[in-house]
Amino acid sequence: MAGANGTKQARQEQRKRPVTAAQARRNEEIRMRLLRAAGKVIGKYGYAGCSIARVTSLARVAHGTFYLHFSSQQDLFDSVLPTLGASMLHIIGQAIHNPKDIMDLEQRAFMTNLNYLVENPYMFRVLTEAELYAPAAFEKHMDAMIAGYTRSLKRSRSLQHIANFSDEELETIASMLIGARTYLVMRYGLEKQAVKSLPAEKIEVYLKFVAHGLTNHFFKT
Amino acid sequence: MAGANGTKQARQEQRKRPVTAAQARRNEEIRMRLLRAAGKVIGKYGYAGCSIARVTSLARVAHGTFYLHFSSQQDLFDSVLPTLGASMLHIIGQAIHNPKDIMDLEQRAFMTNLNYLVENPYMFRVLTEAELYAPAAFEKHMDAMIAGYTRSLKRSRSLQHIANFSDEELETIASMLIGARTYLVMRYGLEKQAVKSLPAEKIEVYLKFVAHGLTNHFFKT
Amino acid sequence: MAGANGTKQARQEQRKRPVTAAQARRNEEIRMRLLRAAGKVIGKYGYAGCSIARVTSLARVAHGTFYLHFSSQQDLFDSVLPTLGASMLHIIGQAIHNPKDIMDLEQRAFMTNLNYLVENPYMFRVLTEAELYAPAAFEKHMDAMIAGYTRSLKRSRSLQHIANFSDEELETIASMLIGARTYLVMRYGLEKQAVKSLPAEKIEVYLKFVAHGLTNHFFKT
Amino acid sequence: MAGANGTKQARQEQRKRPVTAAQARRNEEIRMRLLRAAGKVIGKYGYAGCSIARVTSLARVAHGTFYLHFSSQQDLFDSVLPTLGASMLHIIGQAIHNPKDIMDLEQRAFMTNLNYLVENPYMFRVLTEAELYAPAAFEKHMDAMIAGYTRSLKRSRSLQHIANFSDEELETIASMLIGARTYLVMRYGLEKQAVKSLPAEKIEVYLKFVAHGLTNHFFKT
DNA sequence: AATGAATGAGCATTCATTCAT
DNA sequence: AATGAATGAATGCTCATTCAT
Repeated sequence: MAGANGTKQARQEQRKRPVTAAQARRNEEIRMRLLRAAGKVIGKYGYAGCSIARVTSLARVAHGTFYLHFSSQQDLFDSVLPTLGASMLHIIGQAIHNPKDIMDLEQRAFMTNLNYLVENPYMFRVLTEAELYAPAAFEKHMDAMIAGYTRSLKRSRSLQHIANFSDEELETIASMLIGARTYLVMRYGLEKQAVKSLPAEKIEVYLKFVAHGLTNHFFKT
Repeated sequence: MAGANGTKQARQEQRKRPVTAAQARRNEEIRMRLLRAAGKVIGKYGYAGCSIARVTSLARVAHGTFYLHFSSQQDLFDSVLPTLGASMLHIIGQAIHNPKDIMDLEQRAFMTNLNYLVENPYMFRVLTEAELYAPAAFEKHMDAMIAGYTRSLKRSRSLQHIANFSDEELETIASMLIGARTYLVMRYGLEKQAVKSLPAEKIEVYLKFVAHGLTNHFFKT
Repeated sequence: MAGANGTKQARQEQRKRPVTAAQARRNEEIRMRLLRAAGKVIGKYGYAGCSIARVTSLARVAHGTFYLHFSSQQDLFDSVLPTLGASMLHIIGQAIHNPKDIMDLEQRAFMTNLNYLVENPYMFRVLTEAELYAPAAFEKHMDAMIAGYTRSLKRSRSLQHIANFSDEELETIASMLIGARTYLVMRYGLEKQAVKSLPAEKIEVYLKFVAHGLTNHFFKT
Repeated sequence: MAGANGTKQARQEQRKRPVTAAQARRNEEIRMRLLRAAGKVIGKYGYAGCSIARVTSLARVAHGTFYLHFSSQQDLFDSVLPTLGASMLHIIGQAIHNPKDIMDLEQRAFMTNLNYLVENPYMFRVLTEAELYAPAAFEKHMDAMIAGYTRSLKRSRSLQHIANFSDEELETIASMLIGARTYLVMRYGLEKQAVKSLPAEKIEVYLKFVAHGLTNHFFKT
């Protein structure tokens, strides 16, 4: 750190109250421009290559302007995933209303998620690297994602679509399934760090496995 | 300094073979000290924070010594996972000889893997971040891991322990299961970036799910 | 740091135009301060000893500031001679207008050149080492110098002041004379790498030789 | 400097007296191998790129062995030119015995020098850069060269081949002519830092100019 | 004597952050 | 509020020199 004076806090406080509504709107717009630019830069160069200079250049604002909207690079990193991730969760949430049964739910959730990642190719990297560069945001995002997933599973359970698992067990399963899907994408769906969709047969295997597991005793009936 | 013409390589080119066995041993020892130090540093600060200065300082050698054993930082990054990962794979491979059945295999593999990560707490981060900082090594490691896993699954299939999946499907499932386990560890087994083991009930849920999947039709029989 | 992907250029790319004239002036001033400092450092330590740290320290700017004005050390090296050399050529060009005859021209050109080198004692080294450290700039400078010299010689030839040499021969002679003068300075005019002027009798010998050459057949008339 | 103990001198002394004649011969041979290797390296990379590693590698001795034969890199630099330059001077000296007249002398000296540089392509760079990297050796070499040249000129003068110049004037002229020739080579005879000979017409112009100078009064007779 | 491993000071370059305008 | 110039700590890498074997 360069200057040792404690004026940083003071400055941040100052800008909390824009004087007019127009100013507030402009503030919000620039902040979003910076966040979206950061998303793109992370998608291309990773968090490690997400320098302030690159972000401000892409967002078409001056280098110094950045610090009027974020207190530090870390502050930006901590803000990117919540902002960009919320819309992803929202879209997935919409897509899984009123499923026919559990497998219909699984398929729609997976496909929607996948499509979103294909259409927002930086998102996968923003998400996976966040574990490292914005751990708090990552955990929060995972919490939200798992919570939503768990809710869906509970609903399916109440409709008798799935076997008896306790609430806590369902949460555990949600984590596993998110991990399984992430690794499928990572292994079969990436091209140059960007998601390129996934071969249909991988999705079928996923669904088949999720439905029945590995063991074959049910074949014996 | 710049020098009028390229000055690189002169030293690397001529790296001579050590004359005595003692020297060769010492060479190897320092190389391993550097690799282990790098593992620890990555575990604590990530690849991005794995500066040569940190590694050499931890390994108790001079900064310049590093370049007698690695040609560059990337060379180190590319070497860490193969070196440290090979022993992990070896240990897991040993642990899964002659399983009673598929669930026995799964449990032993998972537990052994988990124990290894607990005992080498930096390994998890070395592995997950490698995707980004040492992609070739990561892919090779994943290939090896998935190949081994797939072999085990095939053996189980031939013993009638698991449902009929094609060879390629088994590979896909191996990827999924590794992902599922990784995310379980990430969510329930980490403390301050280091693996701290995993509650027993998580493992049970994992096994239960792997055995039967989600749907409950088999309960109806 | 290494970063997963190339991180260069981000800053250089976006170097914006200064907004006010005052800023532009300050920019230019610092650039010149750096160039002049570089000239002095090269004069004292040679290009090989012309580290960015030395230059910025002498120019009283921060180390990092250097890269706001030059893209690299080589960029600086390539800029020093053109900047400092242009003024030298300009001054010599001025000094040789309307000479009485060829020997008057020679004398004035030599003396002016010499005085410039005395007053800018680092210039000699900047020039001679450029052949090695900034070859393109050196060649361009030599081209300009030889071209100007050749022009003067042609003018003298058209005024019947000198013997019949072809255009190409005059260019060759220009090269020779620049070499002869450089070596005179190097041998009789240097003190601690800086030009300290030249004893008058050396200049007389130079002129006498240039006028008549070595052979004495003209004494026989 | 690293260690502050004053043992360097002691060590150097020690090796001054090899015990047997065979040892002395071997010492001398390795020293020459190092010097010749240094010449080649300088020819290719310049003094600045002449690292100890490169020299010892080319000379096929261990890195540390270097310091048994030279006290430092500077010591090597100071030794290269005297060693390699002496043979050049010797050969030129041989070539100019009993010239017909001054122009015959000039031509033979120039051609011999040129041929030597073509056949030992590293020599030119060793020589020109020495001014910078081994100033004492450079000055000594120039002294020797100029002295020899001056002696020749005096002999020509005594044979009435050249105009009346004083001894000191002849030395000055020797300097000039060496400079003129060097610049001719530099401009018209280099390819990739190595001397490739010189077009014949350049040599003719040189000789014509050396004979008569620039002015044309002798045409008027 | 000969070897080559070890040392650490030095270098060019990058970039988060601050600050004058 | 907005700008972009300025700062300086940190990084990867090189290499002359020393030293244990």
